Amino acid sequence: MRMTHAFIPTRKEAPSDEEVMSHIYMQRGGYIRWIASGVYSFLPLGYRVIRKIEQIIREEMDNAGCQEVLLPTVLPGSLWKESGRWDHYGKELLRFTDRKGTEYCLGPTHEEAIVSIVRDEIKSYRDLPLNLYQIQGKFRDELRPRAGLMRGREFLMKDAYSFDVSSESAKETYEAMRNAYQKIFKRCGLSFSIVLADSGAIGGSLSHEFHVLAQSGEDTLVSCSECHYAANVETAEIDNTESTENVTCSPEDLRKETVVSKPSENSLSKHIKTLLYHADDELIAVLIRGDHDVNDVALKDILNVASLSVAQPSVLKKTMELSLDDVGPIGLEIPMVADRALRDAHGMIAGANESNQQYCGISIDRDITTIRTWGNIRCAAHGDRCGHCKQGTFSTTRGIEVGHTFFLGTKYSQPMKCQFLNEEGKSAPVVMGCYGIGITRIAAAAIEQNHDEHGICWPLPIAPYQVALLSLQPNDDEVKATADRIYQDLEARGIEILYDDRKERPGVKFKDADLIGIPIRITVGRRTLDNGQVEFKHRTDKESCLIAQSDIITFVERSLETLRNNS
RNA sequence: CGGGGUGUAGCGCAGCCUGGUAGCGCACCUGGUUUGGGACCAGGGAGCCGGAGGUUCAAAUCCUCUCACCCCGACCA
Repeated sequence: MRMTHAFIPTRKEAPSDEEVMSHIYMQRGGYIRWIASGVYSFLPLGYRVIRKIEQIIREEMDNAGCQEVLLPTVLPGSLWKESGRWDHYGKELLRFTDRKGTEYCLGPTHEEAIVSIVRDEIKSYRDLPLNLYQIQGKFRDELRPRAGLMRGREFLMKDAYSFDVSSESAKETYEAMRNAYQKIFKRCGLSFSIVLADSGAIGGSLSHEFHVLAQSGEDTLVSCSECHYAANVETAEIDNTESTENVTCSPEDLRKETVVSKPSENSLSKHIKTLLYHADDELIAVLIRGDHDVNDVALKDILNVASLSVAQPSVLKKTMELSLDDVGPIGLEIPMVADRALRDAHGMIAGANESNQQYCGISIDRDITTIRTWGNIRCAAHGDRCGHCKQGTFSTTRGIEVGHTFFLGTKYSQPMKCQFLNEEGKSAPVVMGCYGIGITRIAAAAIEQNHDEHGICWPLPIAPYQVALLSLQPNDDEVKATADRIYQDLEARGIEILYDDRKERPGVKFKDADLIGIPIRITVGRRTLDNGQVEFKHRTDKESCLIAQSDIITFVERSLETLRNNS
């Protein structure tokens, strides 16, 4: 593609309030344009990246025995009422009515839609297994879309749904899909990690997340130093059966003090955080060590409640005339749940339920006698003992969730009556799995993982073009002729090439090439052409090297080969 | 939904406090000089100052209401 014919509107500047690098570079590089909150258009460059990712996914899905379908974006409310999710999915489900008053929604996921088709067509165990996938736009009306494509409201997703006769064969399917997913992310050139996960709103009993590793990721993952156990902090099992750290310090007298300063990072572990939650309309207090975070999933399980939400500060002020900072467990007359890490702790500090006062020297057993429940209700953290092997310790990394697999069992097939006749002629619900990949999020995550201060550094397999060719003096006949010839020769070999033949100054072309981030750059300029040479540079190299112009085609082909083999 | 912030030319921003001709940089058009890391000179086009109401002789600027977006948190996967 010649830049003079291409629609690649690059920008020098990015809005000052946007901070995520993938978002900034995709906008500046002419990949995407914002159109509404959490909704983006893909320009030619961006759409090329999307299609590269889609192609890899299609090949691996087809290899794994899946067949591609395309379901509608607009789904009838009746279908969602049947599964029960019309009432339970929440406000992320964008609902509307047509002119006749019939209810519809924009599909945030497609279990209902696929089941409604499959249940009518599957009659016998001979029709199974079946595995269908689609690549389609999804809409989730997020409260706060953010970070560009990382958490948009509309996004492209590959979703697959598998149907098996038994749990055993469904597990095999699940494993095959997990394998296919590994191949996909590997082929995209991404550094990723697979972790055990919570199955959340989709449901089911077994679930894995696939994370692109990047510091800017929203999720925290732990991995064990000894046993290869890896999980999202929300799911990770912590071994604190024989926690001794709290017993080592000796009891002190309980005393009340005026708060002089906010606790420092280091002293957080001596504080007791008291958090107030609404649990099925009952107000409860959750006690947790200052350096720990509450794991809502675990808390919900232990309390055995349907709904759980943090109490708003405004509610607190009205009912108890306290600010959040002053709340503490001593003298608090509501039910309390405490995290195991606080067991037997001495010398702790907590709010005194009075403005600017705190208790020091708290011994949990002696001073707080009203705890209703103890449990593991915190997220795993760096340094925790692994609950899986009970030997190693956890270290944490940040990740961006780009894929999620769920073993669903009969969660949808049962209520939606998706059944088949087995070999004994008896009716049985199919056993399902579902598998998602955020395609647009992969594009963003790839940039989060691969960029520098000048722009994007695409992994070869998903780069919009493989080679950028810069003609520095397009008005110079020899330069132009040489660049034109290289362009034609590379295109003839099926190499995707973006040819900057614009009448711009060299600096502009270098800056744009770095920003756009194509893996290989060839520069044709007067300066080196006198020696019959052109320049070659990988996007991630610091310096370019000189290649005889007669050798450049084979040199590029060999370099592409090397890049392919390394990924 | 709580906290903070922003809406002024295609993009990035100043002006608002203290009301009185709507400005700067980039981009764009014309002409000229340049030509290896976002050139320079001269000229030019481009704006219901987010919207509605109010105060005033006069509002981008002050007041009220409203809409939208961004960031942090909560929520969500």
